[in-house]
Amino acid sequence: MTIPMQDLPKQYNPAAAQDRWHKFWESKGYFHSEPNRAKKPFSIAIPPPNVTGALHLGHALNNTLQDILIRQKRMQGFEALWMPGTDHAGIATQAVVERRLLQEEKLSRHQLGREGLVARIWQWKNDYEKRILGQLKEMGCSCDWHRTRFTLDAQCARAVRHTFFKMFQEKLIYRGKRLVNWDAMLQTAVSDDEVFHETTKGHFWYFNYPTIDPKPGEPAYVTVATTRPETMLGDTAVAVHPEPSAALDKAEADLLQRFEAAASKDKADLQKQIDDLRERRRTMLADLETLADMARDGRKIRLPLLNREIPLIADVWAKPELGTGCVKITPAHDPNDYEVGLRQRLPMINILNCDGTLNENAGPYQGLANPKARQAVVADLEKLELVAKIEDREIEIAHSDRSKTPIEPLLADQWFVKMDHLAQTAMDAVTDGRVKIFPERYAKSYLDWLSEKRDWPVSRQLWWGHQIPVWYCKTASEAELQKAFAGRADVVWHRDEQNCQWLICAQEEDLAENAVPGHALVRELDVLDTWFSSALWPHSTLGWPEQTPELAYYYPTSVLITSRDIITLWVARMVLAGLYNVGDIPFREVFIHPKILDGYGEGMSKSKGNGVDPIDVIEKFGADALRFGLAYLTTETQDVRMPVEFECPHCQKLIEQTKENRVRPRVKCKHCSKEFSTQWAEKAEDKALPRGAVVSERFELARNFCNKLWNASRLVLMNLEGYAAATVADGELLVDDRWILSRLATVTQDVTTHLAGYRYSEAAKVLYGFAWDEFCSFYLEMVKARLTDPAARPTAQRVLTHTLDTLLRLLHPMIPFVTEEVWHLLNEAAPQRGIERVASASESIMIAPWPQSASARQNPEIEARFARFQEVLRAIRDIRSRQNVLPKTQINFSVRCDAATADLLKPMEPYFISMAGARATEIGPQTNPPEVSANVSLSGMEVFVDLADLIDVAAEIERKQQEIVRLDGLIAVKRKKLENQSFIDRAPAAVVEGERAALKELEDQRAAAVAVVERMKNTVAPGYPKLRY
RNA sequence: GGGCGUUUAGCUCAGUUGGUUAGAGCGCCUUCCUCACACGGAGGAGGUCACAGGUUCGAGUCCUGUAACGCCCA
Repeated sequence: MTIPMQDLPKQYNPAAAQDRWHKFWESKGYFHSEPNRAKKPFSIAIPPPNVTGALHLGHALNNTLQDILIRQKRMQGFEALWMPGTDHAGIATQAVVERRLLQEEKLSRHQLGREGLVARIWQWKNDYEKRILGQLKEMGCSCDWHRTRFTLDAQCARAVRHTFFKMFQEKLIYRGKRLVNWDAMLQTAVSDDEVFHETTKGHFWYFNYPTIDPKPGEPAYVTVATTRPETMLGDTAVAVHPEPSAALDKAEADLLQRFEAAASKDKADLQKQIDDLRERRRTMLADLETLADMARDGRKIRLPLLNREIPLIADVWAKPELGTGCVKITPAHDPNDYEVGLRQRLPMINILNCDGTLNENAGPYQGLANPKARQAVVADLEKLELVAKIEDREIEIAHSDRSKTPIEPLLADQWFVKMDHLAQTAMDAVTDGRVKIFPERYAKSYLDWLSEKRDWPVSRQLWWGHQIPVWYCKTASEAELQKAFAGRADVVWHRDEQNCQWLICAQEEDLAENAVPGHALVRELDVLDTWFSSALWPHSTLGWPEQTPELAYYYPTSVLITSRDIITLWVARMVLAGLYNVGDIPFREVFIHPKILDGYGEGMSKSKGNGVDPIDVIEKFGADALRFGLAYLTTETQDVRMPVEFECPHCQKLIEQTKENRVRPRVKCKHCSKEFSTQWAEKAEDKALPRGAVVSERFELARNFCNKLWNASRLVLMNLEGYAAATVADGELLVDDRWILSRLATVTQDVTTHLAGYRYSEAAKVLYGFAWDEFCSFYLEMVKARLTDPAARPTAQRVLTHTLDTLLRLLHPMIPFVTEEVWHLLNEAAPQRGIERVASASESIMIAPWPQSASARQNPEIEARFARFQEVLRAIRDIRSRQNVLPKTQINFSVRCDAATADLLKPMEPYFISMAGARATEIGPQTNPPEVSANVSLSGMEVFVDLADLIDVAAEIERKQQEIVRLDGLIAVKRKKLENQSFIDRAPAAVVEGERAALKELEDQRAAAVAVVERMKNTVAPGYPKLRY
């Protein structure tokens, strides 16, 4: 049958196809996968997006790349499972919800209570999970949605409990005091990774601490400097360097060395530093030596305000080249001081409450919070005249990434996972090649990070997460515990000697408060770090700890596709957790893809407001364009810079997105002055405005490509009347058929190997070039004429449908919707296809087999000959264009070439007429140029276009003259190269030969050009000024 | 401070193991709304490959240094 043309719009309509085919695929159950012994498994566990917010283009890229692989592998006959899900993202999600609660309802989490807050977060989670999964579906992601998991659901929770229990039992999990980054607003410790630094204006305060009973010649005060005065309340020592003179020597030597190596512009600055250091030695060294002696003597200092006696100690942390050379030591509130405290066995005094206010250890300052505490301390010290001086200074302040408030370092009880052995197993998996990381260089950051083997702090003082399954009991005896839990393998306990209590861990179920008769059990309130459950993702989603058929079949998963910023936090931990729990790696390969950056080169993030919603792109360009565009941009080395613009919903004009306007809920169009809302609109009045989509012209290439494919398909579909499937014998194939089939075989091979090596961009480019420049620009143009010839039509139709069929299948993983749309149309017009073997097409392209490269069809000779044809065609078109010949005017041309080339070109004569409006008058060695002609010299060929009535002689002569000049330049370079004896001697013979041939070619072209000018000058325009050449 | 990466046309990017006259898309110029496609066709202009050295017969490609930018870790 023929598809009525009016049914096929000239422009592809992505929205309709997306809606239709996603439903179709789901209803057919194509996304679902079950263990199937008859097939090989291919599985991917999705990097679960955080339920914090909606997905941006970075996620779109990540998931597009996964879907491309999954769809391809499915077509290749694998039992392909893509496991979807989302991450509870503990601290991030709780922070978002808490902030929202405070802004909109003026409620703190404490007012709401633990259960209330958690319920609110579940609501949030449900909303955003729905939105996220909806976004993935709109993108066409072929996840097995029935298996969707959430890191906090019952199945994942069970995996967490089992892992924790096993680690606790084996004493890989322990409880200890550590200095943590305390977020006083969220009242939780945050990891180093969740801290960012910001430079702000602050001060450097110099305080005098009185020496106790100074002897003659000894200073009455020790001066220390700090940027955080209130911490002095927790000081437990003042340190001075044990050998100040030697330390100064070393500092000076280092500076001198740098001075020698420095560029001249930096020398002045370094010289100043050296001078300062020498001055310092002159004025301060004696005092520092005295203080070092006093420290060795065990002398003490009186801490002002609290009147506490603290020791003067000798420690290398005190740098004589910096500040006063003495440093106050606050072990409980500074990471470096903490190290000193451990080294010198100093008491560690915590002066902070969880909410950031000072506690009872701060004496009269108890209850104050910063900045009041700071002001009070400074004011009181000033009253005592102990403030030596105050300097202005830029200081780096650590902030919590979540609450954006300053971090207070704080000594707290935390749970840790011992990393030494676990980290080693994860390192081994990569070094011995069981897990391969692409691109390879990322293996280094993985190994570097793991090799530090720092214990992993896993407790978080949050309410949203997996609550740690540990109960404390202070009063029971071990015998009582044994009795209470007799016969239970799912409960273990360890003694916490430091705090005189039992730590009881339960694997399956929560323990009741009265589980030990006569004693109260108190549950640990902390939850686990989000990454603890994420680390289990590849096996917890498959049912572990149960030995499910899924786990046996799909584990280890085939590949993990993720972004480089979580190689350490997530990838490394998944490897060690998989090895620990399952005894096998979680995935065989890891592909690290680029990041999407905005126009300023910054990564996209919710907090910066520069994230682009993939739905915006889908609405404007279509899901296929989004996917193809992203794949096209995914190269190995580079991040993707994506400048974006707002599209005004009123006037459709584009407005540049700036750092300024990208975070606003509403933006005023500078063209029409009307306002529109953005993705940040939350208030009703903002949301009521029409939404201004964020778009990027970088998707136009892909949108245009989809449209091109659509129209090429229309051409095919409109010419299938009378189509009858049948095999095509080699003898029936014309040169254009053999050429396109040869190219198709090569392209099939290339796309397959590129995708196997995660070279998405290469695969996309190969397909783009083939579909556009070869299939559309040449094959379709050539086949048009044959379709009108009843004798040639059947073969043309068969090769055409076969080629389109194969091209669609190759493109399907990248652009699933348009290919499925065309596939169905093609199935109506040509349900059976194939040239070697005729077969019925599958009901969906999703389940059609991936094309096999027909390597026997690859024909370099045909491709080379075809290239000659393309050259001549281009030459004729070039002449037409530069002579401004109207499209409807037919011209005559001739070609002078050897007999072999003539044999090739002669069969193409009809194509010159249809594709260049040019009729061949003569092709061969004996061709004489027409009296008046334009010409193009090609290697071994000369093309003449007879333009007796049309030619602009002056322009042609001018053009040829320029060409001679250009050729002269190239010839000179070549000659020089070939005159170089060492080139002749040392370069490979083939290269030298190539250069000689190239020179000959250039000389021939020059001679031809000279002849043309000569002829035109003499025969056509004798009066034209004498030319120099 | 350490590590990794980037710097090629006005913009965004390719450029495999060093070897003819360095490519693509967008934008720009000329031209054509020809019956698949103006989200299109045909043609064109535009680059001393960040800078300075070095290795080599030959360097965008390899080595050293410098600068700028980005990311990760301290």
